[in-house]
Amino acid sequence: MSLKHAILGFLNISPLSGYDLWKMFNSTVNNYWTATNTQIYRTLSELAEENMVWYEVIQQEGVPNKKLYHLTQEGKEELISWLRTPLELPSIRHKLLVQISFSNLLEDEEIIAILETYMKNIKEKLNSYKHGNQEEYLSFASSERERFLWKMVLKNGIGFYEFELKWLKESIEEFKKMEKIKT
Amino acid sequence: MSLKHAILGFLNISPLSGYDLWKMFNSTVNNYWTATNTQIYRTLSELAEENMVWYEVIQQEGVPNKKLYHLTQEGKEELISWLRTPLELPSIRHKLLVQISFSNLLEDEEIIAILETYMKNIKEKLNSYKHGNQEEYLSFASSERERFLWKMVLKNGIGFYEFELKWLKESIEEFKKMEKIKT
DNA sequence: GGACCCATGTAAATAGTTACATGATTGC
DNA sequence: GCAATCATGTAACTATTTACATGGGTCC
Repeated sequence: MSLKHAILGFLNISPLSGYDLWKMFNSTVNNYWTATNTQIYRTLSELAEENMVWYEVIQQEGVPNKKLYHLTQEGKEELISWLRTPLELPSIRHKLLVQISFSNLLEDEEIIAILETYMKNIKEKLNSYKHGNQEEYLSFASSERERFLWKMVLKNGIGFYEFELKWLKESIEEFKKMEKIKT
Repeated sequence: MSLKHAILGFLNISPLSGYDLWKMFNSTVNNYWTATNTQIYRTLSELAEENMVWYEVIQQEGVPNKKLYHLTQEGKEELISWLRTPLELPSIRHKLLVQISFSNLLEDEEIIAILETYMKNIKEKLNSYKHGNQEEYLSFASSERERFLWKMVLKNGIGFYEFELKWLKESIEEFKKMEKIKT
């Protein structure tokens, strides 16, 4: 499970509550893994049982109390050993490609509408990426080396969406060209 | 669930057995959704219960009998209505990016080793994509239009891996450059 | 004789989503 | 007065993976 290790990784940088972690997993810049609050709270309980993390309850006024989670030595060792394990290529799950594969059943306009809607979504995502709080996020890096690594991750995110955008643009153009020839 | 719709999509093109579908989902060219045999057989049973598909048992000699699944009218309607629904951007789950984010805990050589191993995997994947049975696959298209759509999907697959490869190359280079400055 | 292909599946575990619940505080 | 933020969680469901089981046929 990568969620476990992602949580251990965040806690290694600083102690956090479940709520903090949830915000992290939902911020644009940490966009390599997503998780719902349900999943995070459950996983934190599991990690606590396995002695990978421990928590202190922070009394707060006005806002609810919170559990601040810390990494244990065991957790840190588990994290490092996972970081060292080489990864297989992940299996791809791309719903849009499934739709396109079988969309010969649809009319031209319908196909174009699907592609354009998707393109709009990607453009928005790219925008929130580029005009988001990248610099702020990078400023939390503890060293030039860490900063470099985080930048590398950001570049992958942006690059991926740019690739998708380019592919969509070209595909739509070609599709429209084909349409014209036909008529 | 997209697996259900992907199966309906395949069955719309031609009747298939669970085993045939399993091979499809694991072939390089149909690389936009993966599924294990377990999942496929269970989903087929569910689809049969929902009257989206029906099957005939084909008696065979030498090899075991098989169930040949066909799409029903209901299944076809469900497929078309799903094809028309616009999709949200999928949530990303990229383990390598998780590792990189936290790999400030590792030594330089370890980081490079992880990146290079991953790069090797991608190169292999790209190779099997490019020298695979693309043309054969495309020849099953029933029309120029369907062929175009399938090509579009293939281009996305290849383009994605090429992007990842480029990103890895640049990252490794830059990382090594940084190493030199430090020493 | 061992590995792999054909063809089906069950059992069990893990991972992830959706909906719901609580309750005070802050801002429009 | 209503929505959003902070903060925690449960229940139920859906999706996915891993391991196991069966049994004949073919290929080296």
